[in-house]
Amino acid sequence: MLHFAMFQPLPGFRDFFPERCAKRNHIFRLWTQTARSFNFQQYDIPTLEPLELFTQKSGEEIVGQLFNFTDKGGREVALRPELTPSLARMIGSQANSLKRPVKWFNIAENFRYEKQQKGRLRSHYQLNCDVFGEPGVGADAEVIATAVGCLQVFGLSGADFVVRLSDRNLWLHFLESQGKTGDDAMAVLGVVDKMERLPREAVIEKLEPLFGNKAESFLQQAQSLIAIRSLDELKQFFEGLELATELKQTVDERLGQWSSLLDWLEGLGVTDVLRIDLGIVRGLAYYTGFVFEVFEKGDDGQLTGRALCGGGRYDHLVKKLGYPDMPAVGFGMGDVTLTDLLESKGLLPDFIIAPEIYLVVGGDHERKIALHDAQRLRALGYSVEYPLKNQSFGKQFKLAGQSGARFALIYGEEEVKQHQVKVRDLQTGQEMPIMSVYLVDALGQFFAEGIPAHEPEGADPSKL
RNA sequence: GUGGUAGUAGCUCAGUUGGUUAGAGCACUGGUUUGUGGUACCAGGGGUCGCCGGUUCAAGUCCGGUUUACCACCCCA
Repeated sequence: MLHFAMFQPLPGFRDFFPERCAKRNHIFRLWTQTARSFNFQQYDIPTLEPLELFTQKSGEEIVGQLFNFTDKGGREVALRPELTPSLARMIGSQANSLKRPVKWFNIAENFRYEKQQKGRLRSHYQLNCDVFGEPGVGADAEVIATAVGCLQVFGLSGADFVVRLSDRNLWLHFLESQGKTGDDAMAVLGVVDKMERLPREAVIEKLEPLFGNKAESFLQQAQSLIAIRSLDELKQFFEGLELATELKQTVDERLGQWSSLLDWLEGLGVTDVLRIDLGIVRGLAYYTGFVFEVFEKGDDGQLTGRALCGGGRYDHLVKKLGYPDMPAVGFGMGDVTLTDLLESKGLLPDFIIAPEIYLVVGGDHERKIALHDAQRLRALGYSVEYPLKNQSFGKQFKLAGQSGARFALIYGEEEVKQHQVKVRDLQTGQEMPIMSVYLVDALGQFFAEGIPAHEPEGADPSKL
């Protein structure tokens, strides 16, 4: 039985045909360009890692979501589901010698063994930008501005997305004022993270084990905190709480950092896409301070449930993995949801994949000359194409036109005999014979200005 | 992992109450007598109708299972 024709990519994996690959590379190119404009430096990590690297950070539960296996040497290994642990390893291993701040970025494929659905595949590419070694808000601002830049570079604007900025520290301070610390506080944050998606009764149900009969009143307070959209309101909210002196001082300091962060962000010009929104806490346990997520806006201006990007501060992760203390803040942005959004907005053009020059060749003798020129032009960086078998002139012109090339170079018997090449502009139909020795110079000029209506001096064979 | 919907050519789809060798458009290949192109015309290749089983004289069509995709949960980055 022939089953070859039935081969498909594995569930959640994608083939990239040239058109799609061109779009993907366009996204990678603009991400890279933006990250470099902020002077992030590119690094890379292995695709396959020891399983333990991931279980140490996230616990054994994560194994159910990994592509993992035992290799031929008996090692337990896994395809990376994310790059943060590998990155932390790289940073940590040289923590004391890296010049700070360390600003690194990476674009890489990540894998998760999960059932796929819209916007979430088993393999996706992710841009990650991280700043290490700077505990101050300048680093948070840098990361947020980079994330925003990585969306704006595609033509997206505040009409298309919103950065929701939150702060786990402030949440923890608030929870401390409500008598919740440690594991209890983390459990509450876990509920807050899901609050948006759950009906009110379900939220109450989850809060009751923690707050008993005060669950209702806590929820009301939490909701008023989440509804806050300005720093002044935030200050008022905390002034309204009965805080112990020490805690009040901590909160005041934190609000001062908020003020400072917003100043940085204003300077960076990203406040118009920013929204203070304590409804975001990010599920991952390792986040420690400011956190943010970028959400897509629907046509009605309301947020959709689709996050384009998420990030925040994770000051203790490097140390937790056994390396020196190293403050960190970063974000990740996936290609799947971004591609969906850009296509829905018409911001991902079809890329024309074409040669620049197409050779039209007479016979075997002419082909030798033509191929020689093709190699010269390729060495100069031109993309050059020609038929790989004998074809009639008519057919070759057809192919030249279909190829999308700007110019055809015609190597007929007459031209070659006179050491000439006829250059044809495939857009205008304008043609001009050029002496072979001047071909490169002439093409350089033609690509810039087109073929002139009259022959330029020096290109006229009669003057040789 | 749990449900809902769907699967006919590379793509978009048509296919009557089950009834001869399953069609169209686009795409692809060749040609319209080898020096001027994207159009037009002619011809061609390509499908065991997702897969397996069942009902029937007869299944693309009806039934069951399975697989894949999409959507919603669960969970998470």
